[in-house]
Amino acid sequence: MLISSHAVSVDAKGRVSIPARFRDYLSATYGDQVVLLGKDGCIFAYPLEEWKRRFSEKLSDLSTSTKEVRRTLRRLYGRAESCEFDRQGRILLPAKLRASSSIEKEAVIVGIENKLEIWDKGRWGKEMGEVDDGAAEELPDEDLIEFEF
Amino acid sequence: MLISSHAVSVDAKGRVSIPARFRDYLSATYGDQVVLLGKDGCIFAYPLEEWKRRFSEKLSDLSTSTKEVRRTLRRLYGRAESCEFDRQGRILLPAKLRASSSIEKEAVIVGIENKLEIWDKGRWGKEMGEVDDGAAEELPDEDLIEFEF
DNA sequence: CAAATTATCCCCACTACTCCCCACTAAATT
DNA sequence: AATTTAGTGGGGAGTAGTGGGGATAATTTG
Repeated sequence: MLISSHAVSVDAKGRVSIPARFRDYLSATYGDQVVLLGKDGCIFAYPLEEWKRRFSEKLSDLSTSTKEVRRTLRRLYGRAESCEFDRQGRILLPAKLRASSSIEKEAVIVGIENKLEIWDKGRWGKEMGEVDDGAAEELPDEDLIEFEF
Repeated sequence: MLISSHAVSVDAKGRVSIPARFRDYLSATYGDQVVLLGKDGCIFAYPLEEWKRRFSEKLSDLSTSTKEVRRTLRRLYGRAESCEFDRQGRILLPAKLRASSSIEKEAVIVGIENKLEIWDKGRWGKEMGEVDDGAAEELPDEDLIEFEF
């Protein structure tokens, strides 16, 4: 099970080290492949098997005959990226996702049960902190809804 | 069952000895893994299985299709830390949690049914209603009537 | 199509931290 | 009093996180 948050740095090449505890658990439980998806102003990282469980399997049951379902599928898959750990246990965050989540130098990686979230450090502070300043820093990210994230 | 409180010291590396009675009970009943969570100005320490029972199992029933639920989950998991006893029966308290609970040199470990609470000694004294220094860490005599942490 | 540029990923090196081990002291037990 | 157990402290090996050089692959450009 994944739990807790770690501050990490993002190097000039856009890589982040996945904390060893998370990596060990993911490798042992699922393997080295993960699927990245921009959401909630951060990057979700699902183990490939978890992605399949949550999305592929459920969606394949649905008829693809309606426009609505086809649209949902293409929007979901179109925004996702698949990647692997490198030999140093890092993953390269695609520029698109870094931009959409405002990740530059400092990031926070959060383990939540069976997925990771990768946050810009500043945004993470706001997300965790007092709900005070009402002004939202929301992302272009209406959705797509009603799936188990 | 866990009960009573013990004064312990925090060494330069941020470690605290878990009193033998607590440790023996926890190891035998649950294993050596513990989840730490900053709350109420102290650190809660749940046996991993107890954490799962209280949180993972309940929350996994919830749909995570709403932002609100996802935010609740990440705020809970993001604040937690998982750790184990070392060979000397100690746990390392992460700097973040030490800071948020004001734990520096002297701490008090309290056994409460099936979790521990780790307090800064001064704060513990206040919590017990003995508004200051030295002499005592006395028994709790308040009636506490809150449930389901 | 070739050359130049960029992107990806390997390796190595450095630093800091975690955790093992050992040792000392105090307290409890016999 | 002697023996065991508990709590405390620190040295040091191993590992994790960071950054950068450079080889290869992919893409763009002349």
